[in-house]
Amino acid sequence: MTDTKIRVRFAPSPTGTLHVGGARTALFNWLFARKFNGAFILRIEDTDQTRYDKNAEIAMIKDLKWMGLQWDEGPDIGGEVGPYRQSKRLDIYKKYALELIKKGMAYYCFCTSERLDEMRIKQKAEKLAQGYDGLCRNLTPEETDKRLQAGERYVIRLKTPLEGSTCFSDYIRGEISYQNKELDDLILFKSNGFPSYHLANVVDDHLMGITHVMRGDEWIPSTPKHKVLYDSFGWEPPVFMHLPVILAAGGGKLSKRKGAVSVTEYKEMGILPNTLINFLSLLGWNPGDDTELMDRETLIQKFSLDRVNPKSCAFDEKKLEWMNGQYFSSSATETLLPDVKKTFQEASLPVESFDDAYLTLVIDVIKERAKNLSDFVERGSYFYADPDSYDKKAVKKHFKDGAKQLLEQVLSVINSTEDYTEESLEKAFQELANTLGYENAAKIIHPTRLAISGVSFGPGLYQLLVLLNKETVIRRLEKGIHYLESKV
RNA sequence: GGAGUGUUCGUCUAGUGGUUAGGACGCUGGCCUCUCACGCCGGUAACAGGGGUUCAACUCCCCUACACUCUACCA
Repeated sequence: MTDTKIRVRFAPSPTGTLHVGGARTALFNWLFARKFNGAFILRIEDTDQTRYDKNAEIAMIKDLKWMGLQWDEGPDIGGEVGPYRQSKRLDIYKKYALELIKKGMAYYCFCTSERLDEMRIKQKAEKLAQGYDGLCRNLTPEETDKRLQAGERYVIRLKTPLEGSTCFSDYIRGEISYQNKELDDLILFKSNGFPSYHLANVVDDHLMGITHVMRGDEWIPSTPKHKVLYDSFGWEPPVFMHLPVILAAGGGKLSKRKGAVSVTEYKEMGILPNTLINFLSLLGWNPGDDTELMDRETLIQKFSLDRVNPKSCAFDEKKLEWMNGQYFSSSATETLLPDVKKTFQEASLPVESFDDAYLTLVIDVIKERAKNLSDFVERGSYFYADPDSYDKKAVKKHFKDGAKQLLEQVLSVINSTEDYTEESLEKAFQELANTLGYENAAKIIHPTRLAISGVSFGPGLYQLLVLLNKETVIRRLEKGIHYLESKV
C-alpha cells in the first residue's frame, strides 16, 4: 500500500454547507495523505448545473481552510492533472463515454423521463425490482443511427452484465458482492451534455491517479457499478473505503432540529478548529490506546486506516464542549484574542474603550473556565460594564442583613489599601475578617464579589479586584451600597 | 417492495474464543476551595433477541428484530 505514492481526494458537490460528515470524510483523507506523505486533492464536482451554488462552494472552501485541511492540488492552486473542477473537463468525459460506445460497452438510450417515470410507477405497483428496464439496450445500430440523425435527445448508458455477480473489496468492510441482475444500466452521460456523477468520478479518479477512495457509505450501492465501469475501461480500480454516517445525538439523521450540522455553525458557536479536528477524528477511528486529546501532528502520526470502524455514530455535543474546554485552557491567549474580541463586540460590550493588554488579562482568567465563546460573554461582561443588576439567587444568599455595613467596611479597606495587589488585599480582607470575628474571609468575599460583578461565580476575588482596578471596584462597591440602602 | 451496510454502558469507543468486559463524555457521591471552572478519588451503566459451531462465545456461522443507506438524466 505504501510503495506507490498515496493520492486521495475530497470531492464535494457544492450544493450546500459543509456538513460535519463531509468534514470528517475530508479529515480522514487529509490525515491519510499527510501520514504517508501523499497528496490530498480537492476536486469540485459541479456536474449538476441546477443545484450548483457558487456561494456554497466559497463557504465550503473557507470552512476547509478554517479547519486547516490544506490541499496540495485543487481548483484554486492547480496541479499537474487539472483542471480540478468537473465543469471544466466536459470534453474529457465525452471522449471517454464515446470510447465505451465504440467498444460496445455502452449505448445510446432515447427513453424520455416520462417513460421512465411510468416505468417506475408500474414497477412499484407490481412490486417488481426497480431500475431501468433496458429498452434501448438492444436497439440495432441502424435504429440508433436513425434516431441520432433525427436529433432525438439521448443519454449514454453503461452496459452492465445481466448475469453473474460483481464484487469489490471495501477496506474496512471486506468483500461486498452484488448480483448483476440487481444492477441496472447506469447513466454515464446526461442529455444536457454533462456527465453523470458516476462517469466523471471514475474518469477523474483514474486520470488523477487516485489510489484510495474514501467517501460516505451512501456510495456503497453504486460502487459495484463503478467497478463495472473500471472494468469496461480496462482500468485498475482504487482501494475503496466507505465511511459511516454521523447521526444526531438522540439517534437518527443529523438535522438542524437536533443540533448544528455544518462546520460554520460550530465555528460560530466558538468551537476551536483543533477541537473539531480532534473530535471528528475520534468518530469512527481511535488510536488504539486511550489517548483522546491529540493535536494535528499526533493525529497524523497515529492515524491508521486499519483502525477505522464501519459503524455509524452519533455526534455528542456535550463531549465536543468538554473537549473544547480542554482546548481553551491550553490555548495561547493571543490565539484566542481575535475571536473573543469579536464575540464581545457582538454582545455590545465596549471592548474598544479598553486596550488589548486588558483583554488579554481577562481572557487569561476566563479561558480555563470556558467551554465555548458564549461562556466568555457570560463570564466576562462585567469586566467591561458595571453590573446593572445582581443575580437574584445570589442576592438572597449574600446580600443579607448587615451586608450594607459589611460593604462599607470593605470599601474603607479598599480605600486604605495603598499597595493595591492581590497579596495586600488578601491580607487586608483577612484582617477585616479577624476584626469582625469571622473564621475566614468567605463571608466578606461573597458579598463583595456580588457587588463588583453582579454574579456569584468567577475567578478568585483578589485577582478580580486587581484586574478591575481600584477605581472601578470603589465605584461598584458604592453602587452596591446604594442598592442595599434602597432595598431596605 | 428489493438490495446493501451496521448493531458492546445514554453517547464515543477498547476488545479479534478463555477479561472482575477497559477508557472517555454525561450523570452522580466525595476531596480541594472564597464562588465557578479545573484537578483528584469513587459510583452509575453495555455485549439487540434466538439458534447453532466449540471444552469454552461479546468475539465464528445462520435466522429474526431494529437502525441507516441506495433503489434520479442528484451527488
